Amino acid sequence: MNAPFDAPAPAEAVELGALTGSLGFLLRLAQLRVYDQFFATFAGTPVKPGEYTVLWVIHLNPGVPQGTLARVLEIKPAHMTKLVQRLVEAGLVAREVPAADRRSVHLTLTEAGQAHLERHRATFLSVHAAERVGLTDAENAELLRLLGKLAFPTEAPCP
Amino acid sequence: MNAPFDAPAPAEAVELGALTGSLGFLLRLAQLRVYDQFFATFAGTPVKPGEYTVLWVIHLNPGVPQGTLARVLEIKPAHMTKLVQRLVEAGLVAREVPAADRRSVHLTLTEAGQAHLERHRATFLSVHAAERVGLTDAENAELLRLLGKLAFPTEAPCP
DNA sequence: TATTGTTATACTCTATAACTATA
DNA sequence: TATAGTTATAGAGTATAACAATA
Repeated sequence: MNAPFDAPAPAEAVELGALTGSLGFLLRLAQLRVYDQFFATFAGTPVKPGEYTVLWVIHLNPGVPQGTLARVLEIKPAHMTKLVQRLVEAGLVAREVPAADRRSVHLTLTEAGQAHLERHRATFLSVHAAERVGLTDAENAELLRLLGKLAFPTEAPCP
Repeated sequence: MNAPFDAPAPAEAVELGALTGSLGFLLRLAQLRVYDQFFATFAGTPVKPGEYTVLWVIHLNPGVPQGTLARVLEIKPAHMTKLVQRLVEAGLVAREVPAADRRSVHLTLTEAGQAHLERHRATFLSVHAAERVGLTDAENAELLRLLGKLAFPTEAPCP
């Protein structure tokens, strides 16, 4: 429609058309913004979202098999191997091969891992509040509910 | 591989705690699911979300400067350079250096680019319908509205 | 044979800095 | 000096395939 040839860009008014109604496009932009919030909040610390999430879930499920962790968090096994290796090298996670099934690896937090989790827990939870800037409590709750329906399609605990 | 969504083994009950209320976590899972939908829909075609989005916006804004495109779509300039190079090599996009500012690059679709966009337009729009499986029309509209508030934050800070 | 995890390779996206050529 | 774009490098995340050890 409006094709500026030689005219200087007015104010970067770019037509996006149906893109503004694209769930994938909006999810990407929203996630970029939320990630910016996360990294800004944890600036100066070694905390990264994927790693901290893994520590969080291991804490809540001590001894969880690595493969189960990968499936639940939808992290590919090959990636999970390297992620866990980093956490083990950092002294935060301990691996244990159970006698019952020596193929598997069960994960627990070390004391340093527990301390790391506790040290950043309040900040981690505060990010959830910062992320939703501009949304009312009701809007935030509804957004989480709708995203939950997309993220966990088989679970339907809302009668 | 064949099923649109893989049913998680019901025996793997893993406690996620506050993670289920984490906007970043839910955004990531929702985006993974939407991307799976996209790639399943475009299986067998060369269409990729980032590239098709760029073609889409160039079509709506012929002659758009590459840097403007990068800022609007929140794609880093270094990445945009390589993305556009691929599209130029594929014969879908033409670059033009305007005499008015020979530093900049203005982008337009070639005829092949137009044809490519048209050929996949219906499928691209159909993904938007498929993405929201499980949501009612009202829920989908509300989700898009709330994500839009996150994705396009108004410049009105609330002190 | 199937499963669990590992290694290896490759590709996308991101982050950063240094560089050019313009302005 | 500042801007637009490029090149280069590094890293994270993802997708595959092949593999070893175990079941």
